[in-house]
Amino acid sequence: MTSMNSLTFEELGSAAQRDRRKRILDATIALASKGGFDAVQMRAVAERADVALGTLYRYFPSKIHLLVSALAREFEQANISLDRKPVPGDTAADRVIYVLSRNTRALQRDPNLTEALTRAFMFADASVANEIHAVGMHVTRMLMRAMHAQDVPSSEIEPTEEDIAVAKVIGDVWLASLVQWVTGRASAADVSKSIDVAVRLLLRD
Amino acid sequence: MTSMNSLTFEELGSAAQRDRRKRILDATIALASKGGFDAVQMRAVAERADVALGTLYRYFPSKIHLLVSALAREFEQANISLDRKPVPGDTAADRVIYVLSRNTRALQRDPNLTEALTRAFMFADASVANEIHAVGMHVTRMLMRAMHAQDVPSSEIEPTEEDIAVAKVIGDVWLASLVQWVTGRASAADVSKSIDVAVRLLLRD
DNA sequence: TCTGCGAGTGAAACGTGTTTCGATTATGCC
DNA sequence: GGCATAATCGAAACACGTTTCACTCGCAGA
Repeated sequence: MTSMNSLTFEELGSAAQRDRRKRILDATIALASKGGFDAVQMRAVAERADVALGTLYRYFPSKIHLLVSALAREFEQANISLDRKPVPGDTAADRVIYVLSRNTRALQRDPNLTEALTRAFMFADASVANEIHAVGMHVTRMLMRAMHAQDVPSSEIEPTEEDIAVAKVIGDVWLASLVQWVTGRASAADVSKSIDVAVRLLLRD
Repeated sequence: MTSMNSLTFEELGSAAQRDRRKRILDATIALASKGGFDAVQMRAVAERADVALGTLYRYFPSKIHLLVSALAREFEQANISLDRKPVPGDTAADRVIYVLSRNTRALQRDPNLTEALTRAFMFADASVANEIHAVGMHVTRMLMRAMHAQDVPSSEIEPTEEDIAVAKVIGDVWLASLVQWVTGRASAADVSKSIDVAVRLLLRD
């Protein structure tokens, strides 16, 4: 529709285009992982992805769109890997904490990447609504999966209003503590603790 | 100490310098109020404050430092105005909600300004730690004041570990919902509701 | 096969945050 | 008052996100 949205994998016609998109996101992740937000320079991404600068901007209309799209892809992959086996834990709270802890540890293993993606997400304005929404969907889906019994196929879950509200708040708390961890205002332990507190308050059975 | 911190009001020697600092922050607020984050352009701030660009950078080492310092001053003023009379409300939760609602309404009255200050706060990295800490102190102090009985002079409040933790979480939730409001992902009503839920969960008597 | 067109290219240009530096002015000290 | 030092000024330069544009290329349809 408008030229203001990132091109998604689905709406890309040819295999060559999908490959370009993949190369761009790969380059983004690689540069972010090496030097954080500042190291993701549009010229560098274009060069590394072997694509002209103008093309990069055709696929992703800004650096923020690019990074938030990269974040969405990361969460998508995390979801896929999570789908492979049931989430361990006896209660919804246990399972949610398991899933969030697992993801938090993964993020903390690559601080530069996490810094880049988190700051982009926080800095995004209304023009990035679609990409942000995609990220939110992945997080919500992940939490839904954890909140429900392990044996329900994820395609059959139909979350209640309440479920979604709770997932939203938990996602907010998770993100807020990640932001603080990224900026050195909170330790890894603080992040775990925030999540623990929030989940137990919101998901008491 | 390092050249990487904003010059605070206190460490400025002469009246002329304090006046320059004030002019700079005034110009920042005015421009932000008119056009949001993007309208706060360093050259424009310098010109409006009648100060050279280099001087502006001597007082505030980056646009983010500048905006977060402006945010700190706003909260400081809110605190002062709040100190003038006791906070109404019978329970801690009521008083906290009163204070936050009052501030939220004030912020929502000037969306551009709020957008500028909020986004700067969220985008800030570790180098802005001092300024961010100042903001946190003001918010914490405001909440402390509300959580304790109305007649205790604020200078005599000595908050417990627990109090501080709770205030921190409430502050996080408040900020997170403001961010979403600023980016159009949540309505004013959503903001009120988030605060309401968080406060009642965390401050049940 | 030819042709027209949209995608991609390469390079330059622009805007704004940030840095730099020599000249000028203010300030504190004798 | 005269001087040393620091603060401020003015203006240019630099860095990186973003835009623009003339050009090329590959391919779908005639």
